[in-house]
Amino acid sequence: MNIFDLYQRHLSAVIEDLVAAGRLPAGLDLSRVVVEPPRDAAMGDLATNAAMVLAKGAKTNPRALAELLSEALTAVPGVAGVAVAGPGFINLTLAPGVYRDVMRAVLTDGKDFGRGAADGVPVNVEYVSANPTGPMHVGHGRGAVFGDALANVLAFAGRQVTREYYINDAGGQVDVLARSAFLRYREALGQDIGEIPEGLYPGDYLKPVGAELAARFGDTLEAKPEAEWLPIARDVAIAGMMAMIRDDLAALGIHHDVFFSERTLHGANGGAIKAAIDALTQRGFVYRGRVPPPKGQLPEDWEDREQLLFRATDVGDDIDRPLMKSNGSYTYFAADVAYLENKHARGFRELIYVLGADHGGYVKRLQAVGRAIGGKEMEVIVLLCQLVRLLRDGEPVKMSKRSGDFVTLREVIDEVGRDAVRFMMLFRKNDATLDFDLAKVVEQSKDNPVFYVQYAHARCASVFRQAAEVLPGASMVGEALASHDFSRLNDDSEVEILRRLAQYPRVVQASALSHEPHRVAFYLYELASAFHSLWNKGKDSPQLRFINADDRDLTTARLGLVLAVRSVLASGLAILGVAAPEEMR
RNA sequence: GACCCCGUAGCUCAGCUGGAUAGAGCAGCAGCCUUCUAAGCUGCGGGUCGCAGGUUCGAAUCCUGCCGGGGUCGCCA
Repeated sequence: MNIFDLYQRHLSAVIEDLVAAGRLPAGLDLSRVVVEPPRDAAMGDLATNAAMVLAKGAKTNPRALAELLSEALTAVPGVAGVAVAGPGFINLTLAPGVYRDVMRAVLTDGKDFGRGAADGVPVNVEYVSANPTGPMHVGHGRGAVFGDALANVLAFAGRQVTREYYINDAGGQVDVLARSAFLRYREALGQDIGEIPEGLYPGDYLKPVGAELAARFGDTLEAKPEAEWLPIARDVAIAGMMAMIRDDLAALGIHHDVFFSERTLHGANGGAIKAAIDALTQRGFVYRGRVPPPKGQLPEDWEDREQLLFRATDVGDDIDRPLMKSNGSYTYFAADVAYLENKHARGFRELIYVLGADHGGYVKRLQAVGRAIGGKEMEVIVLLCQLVRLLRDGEPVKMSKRSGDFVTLREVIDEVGRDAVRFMMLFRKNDATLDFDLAKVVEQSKDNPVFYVQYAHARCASVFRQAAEVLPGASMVGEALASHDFSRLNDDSEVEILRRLAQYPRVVQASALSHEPHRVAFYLYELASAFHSLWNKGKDSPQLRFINADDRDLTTARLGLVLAVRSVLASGLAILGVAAPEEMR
């Protein structure tokens, strides 16, 4: 039950009635009309800009139209008061019964309160896609958590979501990986390999791969020429890296539906890439030509030559993009064209890419490919996650990548836990840089948002543990509590909580629509705050405590409120992928 | 040189796709509490929304141009 949607529909009906009665002209554009929470709760429960937006079309002024609308709105069920304010806002005060209906909806719908109707429209969310050449770092972690929470909120809103990971297992870097692994293989055979040469991956994480190669192949690879051992070392190394990455993702509670290998696009005779380029060629998007050299300092080895290009400038990009390298192999971008074509062929018309901020330059060309392949009905949405600064007590954590000895995502998860990582990654807009303080995120105090929100949930659980002792035999489940009379929940703090609960469906909806899961995190913080506030009031005013042994009726009503809060907190935390603990020990 | 992101209270950040007197948490100040619902409570002060134009009934929000901070930009992946 979304009261904002509900009253928006009521409002539309009121307007239609006025049109039918000839008091408003037909053909008004209602698309900009919104029903939202007023800026100040003292103004009422709902506010609409209808009069201001429609005044011009109705050939009147906002205040006059507001008067007309408000007169009609008084007759709408659940409306207890209507007031015109400011430049033409209409503020609605709702009858208390409406919030009781919201409570009942929360209690009976449980986990499904706020869930959008399944629309069956598929959306592909590609996130993480870290190269299989080493462990993930904290920046990958942000994209991983963001993409996962985004997928969750889209699914909650009713979308049919596919979570996808693109494995960059083709090209030169995996050959480097293979050679690095081969070195570790020789090491595992007992040879002295000395320093890891420049240009190879130095990290210890390849030692297990070397050991595996030694265990499976003994010393048989050593005598072979590189052309023979390299594919073997490569496959074993990639498999090892992906296992490690998937394990780290699992530690964050992240599981993709599809792991898509870039290598499968190359295939025999150019495979899918050739086919995709052929298709683009037929539509006139491919030609042989030259690209201008990059501005600024000209690269040393820049060669101006004719090559195979994608006419990206026809579909919104700044420059045409090369599809083939001088050595005759396809560019990374060419594989991306084929991959996007593959997604299109699987029926997706909405593609979301979650990328790191360092891929900002990639946005336009991806969207260009989308347009070239799918035309206007293809929507390519690229969301960039800005950098993460890792701190400890306010001091930057040193990260030297040179030795391969940088702070990995796994180390951070192991130190502070999955919940802290996930919540803090989501407690910021994706396009703002994020300070992640290893010390602060594990503090058990109200200054730590993770703790603050989880603690609110734990307190709810604690109330029920106590209620079971004080009121043995009392019903504690949603279905039963829902039928109770909630009219005695009228303290300011209680009403504030009811208002917050009523906003949840709207927040989730907006979060999905705007691709901003952080809105859910901030909402939960506010709901937790309202709940803690009421809890604290109970310290000074015993009559406001949830459990009053001598007033069973009031206690039951409050248990309904607490269960509703608990339910919404749990629901929101589930979207974020953060645990909702019973207690905080 | 071009492109992307950011710029809101002393600090860290929200601001619900253009609404009303711009909000929260820290820090600061002033009280209360020292526990009964463990990891305190209540209140107060604090803003030229980077700057300058523009769009309109209305701009922190949209457009243009500057300023400042960060990032990216070759056949790498």
